[in-house]
Amino acid sequence: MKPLIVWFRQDLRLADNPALTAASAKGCPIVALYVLDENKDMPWTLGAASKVWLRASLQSLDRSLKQLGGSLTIRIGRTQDTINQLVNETGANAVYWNRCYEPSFIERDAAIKSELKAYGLEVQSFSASLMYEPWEYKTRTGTPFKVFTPFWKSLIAKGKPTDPTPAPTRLTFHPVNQGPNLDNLRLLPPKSDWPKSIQASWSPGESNGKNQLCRFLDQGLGGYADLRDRPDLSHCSSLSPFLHFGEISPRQIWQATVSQMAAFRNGSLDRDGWAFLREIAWREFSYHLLFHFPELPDVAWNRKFNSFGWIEDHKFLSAWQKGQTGYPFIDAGMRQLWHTGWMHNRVRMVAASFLTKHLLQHWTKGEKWFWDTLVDADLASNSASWQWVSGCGFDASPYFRIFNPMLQGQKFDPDGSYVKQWVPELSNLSSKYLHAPWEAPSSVLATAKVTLGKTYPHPIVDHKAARLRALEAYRAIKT
DNA sequence: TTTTGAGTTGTTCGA
DNA sequence: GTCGAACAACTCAAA
Repeated sequence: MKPLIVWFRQDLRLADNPALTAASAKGCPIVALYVLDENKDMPWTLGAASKVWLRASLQSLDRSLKQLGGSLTIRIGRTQDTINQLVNETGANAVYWNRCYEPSFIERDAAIKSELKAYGLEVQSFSASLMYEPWEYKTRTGTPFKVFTPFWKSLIAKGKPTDPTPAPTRLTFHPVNQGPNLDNLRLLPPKSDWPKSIQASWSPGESNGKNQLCRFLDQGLGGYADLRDRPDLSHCSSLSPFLHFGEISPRQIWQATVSQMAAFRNGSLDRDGWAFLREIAWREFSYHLLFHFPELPDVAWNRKFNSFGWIEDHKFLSAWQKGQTGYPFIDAGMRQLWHTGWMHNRVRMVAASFLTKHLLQHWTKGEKWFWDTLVDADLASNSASWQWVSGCGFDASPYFRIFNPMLQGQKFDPDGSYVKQWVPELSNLSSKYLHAPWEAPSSVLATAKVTLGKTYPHPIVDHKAARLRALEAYRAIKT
């Protein structure tokens, strides 16, 4: 029997993996392939933090496959060539994969599909990383959605997503030259300790994703509707990187959450559960937007923003990246990002608003930094969210919605424990002044061993002045 | 086709 | 401290 290639991409799991399930049902020997393609002619190649995550995930997937008697075959190179080569090498007569929705991948995969079919191979692609395909959502007039709430209603109206399928228990593997091992992939930057703190913060892989979901449903979901906004607490699902790499699927999350709500039959948990499912739907919405507006990562949806008064100022950008803006809530977030590859969602919004509005830096600069430093970097969510925050995307977000970093800090990190964790040089400062140290009397600063401009920076911009400047810039492109 | 209601996440000011 | 109004006006989606 000729082998079938199962091409893994952003679906690094065995359960609820339609391509793998279909391959298993066919009963022929498989080659489980992952291709690392760092070709520079593809836009948005993996960021540094994503590579750190990916390395551990590939290792985990390989272990799971070994338990089934096989292993993961990894190849490096231009995707098209690599697959062709493997087809020749193994004599495979079929290739299966689960779909990706990044514009450049759609184009590439379509080309691969037609080329392989022209050679007489059987090629099938499946739906694994969304609850419904982006083209399955339509308004009454047949257009794509541009507003979340109607999109959400349409998702709900479709009823329950398909139940996830279990992992295949039986697979046969076609023997194949395994290619490079993980270390040869160079997924970790040489001579840098930076990945270590990220590695210490996470346990990637399918089984860890499942555990994380269980832990969240058990301990985080209760109170989620209100407490998910608190970076000082642990009510986030922390599933975003698992979702991005497909170590868990939205269908699995949906089903588990609904069962949890049903098991407890309690109105307050229902509210929390639906609030969580809405967040899952936001991811789906971002994919819907990216599919229908493929320029989303690069071009402002609202073309008026082409003439917006962005400022070129590397010092601003660099201070923001390093968490040295002098605004503790922002700095805490940016340092959490650097150290863990992840930032709490509320803080992401405030930090992104600060970069684009207080510092008037182009939204794509923040987008690129997040792309490189987030372990959950996802083209759809990242692009859509930066456009949303900076006001040039979808949603009629009023331009005067400018987050006040002190107020946000007081509201969502009331005793300052989040700031203290990530900005330790302020850890002796009383919570009263923690979100605005420059307002503390000098005696208080002295007691806390804080010297502004020395141990911690002065605010890089004055909030009130920066806010007015941003409002002025937004007003200027209104007409 | 036209009309109508609504749109993730906020802040400031003044009473 | 709390509360409501103002911040503007536009586009989307459905009736």
